[in-house]
Amino acid sequence: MKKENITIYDIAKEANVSPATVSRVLTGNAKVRPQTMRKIVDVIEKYNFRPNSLARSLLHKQSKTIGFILPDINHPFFSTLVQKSEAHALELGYTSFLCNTMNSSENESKYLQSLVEKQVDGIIYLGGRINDTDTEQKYADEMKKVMERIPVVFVNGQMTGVDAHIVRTDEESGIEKLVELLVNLNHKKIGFLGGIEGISSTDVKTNTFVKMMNNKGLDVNKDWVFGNGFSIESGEEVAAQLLYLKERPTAVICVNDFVAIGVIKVLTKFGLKVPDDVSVVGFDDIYLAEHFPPGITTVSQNYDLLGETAINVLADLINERDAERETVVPTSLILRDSCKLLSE
Amino acid sequence: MKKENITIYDIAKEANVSPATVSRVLTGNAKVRPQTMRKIVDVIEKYNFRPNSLARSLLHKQSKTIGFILPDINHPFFSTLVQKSEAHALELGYTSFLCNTMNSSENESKYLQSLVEKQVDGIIYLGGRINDTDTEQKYADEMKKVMERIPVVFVNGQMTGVDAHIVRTDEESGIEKLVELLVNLNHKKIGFLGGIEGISSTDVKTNTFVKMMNNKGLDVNKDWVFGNGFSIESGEEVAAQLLYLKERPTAVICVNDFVAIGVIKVLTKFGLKVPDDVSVVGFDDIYLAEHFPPGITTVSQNYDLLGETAINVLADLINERDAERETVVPTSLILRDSCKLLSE
DNA sequence: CTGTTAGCGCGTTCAA
DNA sequence: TTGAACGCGCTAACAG
Repeated sequence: MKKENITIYDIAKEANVSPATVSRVLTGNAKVRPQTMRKIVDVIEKYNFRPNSLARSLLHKQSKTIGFILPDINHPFFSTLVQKSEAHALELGYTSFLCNTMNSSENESKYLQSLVEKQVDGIIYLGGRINDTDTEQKYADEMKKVMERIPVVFVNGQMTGVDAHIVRTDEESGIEKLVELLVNLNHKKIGFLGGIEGISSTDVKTNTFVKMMNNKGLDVNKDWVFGNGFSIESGEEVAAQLLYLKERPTAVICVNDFVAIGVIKVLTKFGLKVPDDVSVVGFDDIYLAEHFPPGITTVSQNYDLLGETAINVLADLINERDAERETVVPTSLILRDSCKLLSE
Repeated sequence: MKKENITIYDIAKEANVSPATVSRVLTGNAKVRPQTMRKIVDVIEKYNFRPNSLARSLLHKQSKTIGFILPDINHPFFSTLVQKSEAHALELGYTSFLCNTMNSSENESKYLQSLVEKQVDGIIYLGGRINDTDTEQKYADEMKKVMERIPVVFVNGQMTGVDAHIVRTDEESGIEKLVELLVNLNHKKIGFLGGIEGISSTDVKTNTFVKMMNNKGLDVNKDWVFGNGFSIESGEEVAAQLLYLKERPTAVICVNDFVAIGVIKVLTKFGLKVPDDVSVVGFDDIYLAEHFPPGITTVSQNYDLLGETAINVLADLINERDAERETVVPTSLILRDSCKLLSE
């Protein structure tokens, strides 16, 4: 199994110089006579030599790698966010470890430990435990231990009792915009569908929804506020339940676009037209929202800014610069064709 | 910037043993007296010590990391494949670098070099240059240089003049199944839409399509075989062009599900019903295919098997075991509601 | 401008 | 069963 690696010593010998000089041309940190340089460069190219960054990292105590922890790369929200973030990380010289936990706490711990051992310079936490409204003590403890050594940025999440740097979407104002929109379209009977109680984004959105409805002087019908997940399938289920009700809302806000898609699918299937019979809006603006008929009105997550900011904050922490404790990224309303003016 | 890391020396000192003994309990490679062991374990836990895997890797000449090179994690085909592969890699003890090239050759070279320097044990190439039907010489050379040091597995791709291990979907038989299906449904006027000439999967599919049509004694109308990409938008464009034609096909096979979605969107928009007026089938079976109305009949890529096999082959190469030069993963036809019997 | 040397943290000899 | 010492590949510090 032992591969005979080429090292700077091999290069040095062949070029009749010392290893240090080879190192100098590699890093460019010190002056080398052009003639010597050329000789060395030639040998390097001859052997197609590449410096071992493991050795370098060991010395410098920094690996120029970061880790992304997230539940599922196969979800468009995460894949988009990872794509944007990773691209920016690359610009700053960082290579990214992908840690797909598949919602398993076990995997999450395993990965966390692996990232520590692999000496990543920082961790971007996109989802998992940080999405629980209430954090289990043992997870908080584990997190704190990691954070003693490695800078961590939470994106759209938090942990009770853990004082981490946070970059988050302004979900409150996003929901406010949606309620505002529907109210302006004359809707009074509005529901909120999808999500899971105890997951912070659901709780934040639900609370904001209720608050906004009250502000507008509208009643919240408890029968119209429920959910059991974030997937298309869960959207289908809640919509099916909605159909059983005697009185139905004229408009529903969904916790995310996936749920909205599921809702639209089922409503359509049972002969209710969107937006003619029911208005439906989503959240996230995944690329699908544009394409799924009739085109879903939603709130954009501002993936570029969110990802870039997260990486910038992390880089600041890594380099011991000051960084905002919490950065809130604004959202924008994306108008499409899934809701319409209620006229009667 | 220098973090004072805890090392086995610190642990050794505190436990009154030698570093070597600490190392032994860490690896479990040698017997340690239970009493000594306990003392050491206590100290390790007290300081929450984790061994530095960089140092370990340097010594062992293997990093237990692999790299994934792909064009865009935000495409469901890749995100699904990465998700499955990465999960299996984790089971085998490998952590994954994500290298999202965004179709930039520059990034591709940059990443390739970075992976070499980072001493990854292997590389899974999911897309990029390996998708060109004809390989540019300089890319082939670059690839060969990498492969002298690091095992590489190509998934659904190849490089002219590069003798790599390949794991690929049986695209030929997938297309055959689709043609077969449509012919059985009485369709004779069948088109093939989407893709880009020179990209191998497009070429393979187109060729197979033509061959199958000939086998069935059907003419291929050149006006119905074209494409300009793999995205939903490109599907919209080709469908728009289709509408201009005097004579239109009664069924179209799309290079992938995204294109199929775009095609369905535009046809629907212009009043043609799918499948009543036109039958449309896709390829890949991305999760969306099931949900996009009317539900797209397609060919499943067998993501689990594809990902798992790729990782297994790579692991075999890493451990210098024998591995199949080329593994072909079968597909399966997924029947949904986007095509129907042509009756007249 | 260039060479020598030490040490990053670990695991593996070889002795004891 | 345990310890001492070396080396993985590299760069920084110090000489020259």
